[in-house]
Amino acid sequence: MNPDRLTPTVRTFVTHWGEMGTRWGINRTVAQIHALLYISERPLHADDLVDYLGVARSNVSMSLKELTGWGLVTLVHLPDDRRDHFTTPADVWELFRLVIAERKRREFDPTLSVMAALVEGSSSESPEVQRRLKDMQGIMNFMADLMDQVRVLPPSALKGLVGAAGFIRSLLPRSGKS
Amino acid sequence: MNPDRLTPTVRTFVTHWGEMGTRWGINRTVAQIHALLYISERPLHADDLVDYLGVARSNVSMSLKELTGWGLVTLVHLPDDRRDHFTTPADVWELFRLVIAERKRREFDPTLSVMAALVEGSSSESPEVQRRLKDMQGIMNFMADLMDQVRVLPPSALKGLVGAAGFIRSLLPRSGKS
DNA sequence: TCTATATTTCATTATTTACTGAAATATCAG
DNA sequence: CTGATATTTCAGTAAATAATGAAATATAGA
Repeated sequence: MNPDRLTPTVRTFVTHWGEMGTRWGINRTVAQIHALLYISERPLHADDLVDYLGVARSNVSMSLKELTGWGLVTLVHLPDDRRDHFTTPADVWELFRLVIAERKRREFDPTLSVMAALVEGSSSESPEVQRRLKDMQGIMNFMADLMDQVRVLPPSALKGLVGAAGFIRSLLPRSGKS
Repeated sequence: MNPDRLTPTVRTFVTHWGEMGTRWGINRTVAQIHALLYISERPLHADDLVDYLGVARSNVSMSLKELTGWGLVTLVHLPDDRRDHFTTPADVWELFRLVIAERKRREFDPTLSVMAALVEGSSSESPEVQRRLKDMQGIMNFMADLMDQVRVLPPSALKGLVGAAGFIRSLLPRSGKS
């Protein structure tokens, strides 16, 4: 990363985001580019990113493609500039929604079909093994449903969740003192 | 993997779990071992796992250590057998709780302190950049709170969430028609 | 204690994933 | 159409991660 063109705060933010990304199975450069686009007040073009991050132009190109595939980054054009510029929503809840929707699609949907097929074809397994497969299927369905609900809620609704300490309890069907 | 000693159903389950693990940044062998322990009705020892999965003994040793570190796997001893045996909870909600708690500790807690420091030291940034940093901090705090709430709820309470379609909406402070 | 069995550690090797640089392709202005 | 600029593709290379195997350590019973 070219340290001269970023303030220490932004540099730390971008670097840390890259580290977090790798822990979540997201490529460091991809995560750093997203962090930069998020913190930048104007759209950036590929060479900006090359300059800030010190990675190859081709790497930036592929990473932007990846982010676009996630629906997180959009290509925009600025007046009097041929180059492609890129932005990401400045609303963190919109980003949250997009990430959840895409992870659901990529990571849970495939598992859902595998688990359904396994449960379907497990009649010759012991009752206990059948139960465990069904339980695992159940929790996967639960997660997928949850993610779908996040996906369709407008960001404004999601924002309402913040600060509602202990709100999970309030969701339980019957969570009174009884 | 030694295919002869596992039923097709179990083999598919374990294989798929390994694939999913890699997408989540979890080592394939680690994920497969956990899947096997989950589906097995009795504790297994390291050589069982070597045999089922066809990986090196040392790999199994390290993977079990990793799983133990997550609190997902416990060492047990069986009568008249010197070897260490290993189990994992058969309750998927307990597993869920453990995974959430550990991911929070490893992935969110560090981010929380970084974000706090960034927001703290961002006074020379533009108001908009300061807002974005705060928003990002806010969503990270939200996630961390959520995970903490999951951590302290008993599995029985978590189970109550299943099937409550649209339950997220019910959690919103004011989600009526108004 | 000694021996056999069980387990862990860690340097080396293999595999996977990320990145680069050069060439190919695309696009705009004149 | 032509030349200049912008972008993408992809084969090769580098870096990171995972797995092995041999040696070291631990442990239980004789």
